[in-house]
Amino acid sequence: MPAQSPREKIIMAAIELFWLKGYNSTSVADLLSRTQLNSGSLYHVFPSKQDVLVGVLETLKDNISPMLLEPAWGGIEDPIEKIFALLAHYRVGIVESDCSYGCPIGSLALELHEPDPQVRTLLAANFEAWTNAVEQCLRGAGSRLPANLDRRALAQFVLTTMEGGVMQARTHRDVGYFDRAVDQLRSYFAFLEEAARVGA
Amino acid sequence: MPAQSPREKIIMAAIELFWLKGYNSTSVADLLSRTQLNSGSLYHVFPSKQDVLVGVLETLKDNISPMLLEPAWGGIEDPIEKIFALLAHYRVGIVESDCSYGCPIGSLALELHEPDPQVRTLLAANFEAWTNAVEQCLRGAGSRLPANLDRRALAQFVLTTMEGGVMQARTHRDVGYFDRAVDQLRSYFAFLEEAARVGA
DNA sequence: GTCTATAAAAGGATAGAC
DNA sequence: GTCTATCCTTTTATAGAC
Repeated sequence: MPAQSPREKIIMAAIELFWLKGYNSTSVADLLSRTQLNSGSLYHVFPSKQDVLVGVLETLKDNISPMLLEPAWGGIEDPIEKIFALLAHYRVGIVESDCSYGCPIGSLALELHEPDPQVRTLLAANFEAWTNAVEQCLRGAGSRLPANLDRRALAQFVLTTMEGGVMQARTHRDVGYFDRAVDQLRSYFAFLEEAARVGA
Repeated sequence: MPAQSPREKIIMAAIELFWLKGYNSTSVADLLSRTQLNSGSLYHVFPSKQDVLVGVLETLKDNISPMLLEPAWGGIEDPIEKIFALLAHYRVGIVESDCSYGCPIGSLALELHEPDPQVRTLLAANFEAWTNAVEQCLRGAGSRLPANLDRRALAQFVLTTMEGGVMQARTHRDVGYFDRAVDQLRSYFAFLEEAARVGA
């Protein structure tokens, strides 16, 4: 295993700290103390703190499969169950953090009110990558869902459910709010599958 | 009309600035310049910046009817249409801000990662007040919805949809993401209403 | 209750030696 | 590429006169 470069160390530390504390509440000093680097090393690689954020968002976007999808989907083949397994994966994160932490992208998206275009675009690209993965599952479900269903819109709605459910679970410090959101989505899927059966 | 007290001026300015810029990005100096007050006046009323936040959250919670529900519901009687009118009200805010600003409570809920218990409780109470209003609409819909439907869980799901849709619309700077989320919720409601008809 | 001035600390970023 | 020291700005909050 090769030694981690300063760049990798900083990105990994920033992914965790931005997730735990948010962007504004994570100081450069926090990143330095976590990585045991000096400010010269950080600023040699990243001209500004915002460049660290850009690196984080690029890393998350480019590694959504190994960092999120593969761990969530281990062994699961059914395309619709993969969607709910992804949601269950977020549930584990909620519970393990005592309902304190949610989706790293969603938190950043609402924390940064007037992000630079580059940052905003990367946030959107992360949502896009997530939605694309779910959309592929929905397409994989074939005739189990109505033929005229807008599968891209439904994929976005899965993300909507996840983000809205995480937000309420965090705020109430009660994973039940996330569970009930997922339950409602399950119920909607059941209607859609029933409609596909009857319509076929 | 009586002159606005310093306290009222600060709360109103803070509601707007926290919505526009967020809590951390709004400085006490911002509040002073917006209200034309001096720091002595602010700190005489609010011992700390966080106390301003508490005042804001209490004001929003205690005035949800005049500040949100009544403007959204003007003239609408149908309980289910009231729910979608509430969502349409948020849509106006999204469009008028060029997809920059969303729900003030949701933004604060995700910006503040480790809020004081008092603040977190007030955020949750705001969600609760919102959900209660929607739940009353769902109860008002009576037999148009299935008798065994968990109306509280569905009310929470309406909030889930709103918050998740707002987040994506803001991030993509495209209200279409909000619209498609609402469309999916409409579709779910259509299934529920159909199930109530058939089951009756 | 309100005014001005300022303290005290934190945070992002840079300089220049090595 | 990395080290230490430090500059500069912003920000929360306070002091003490009026």
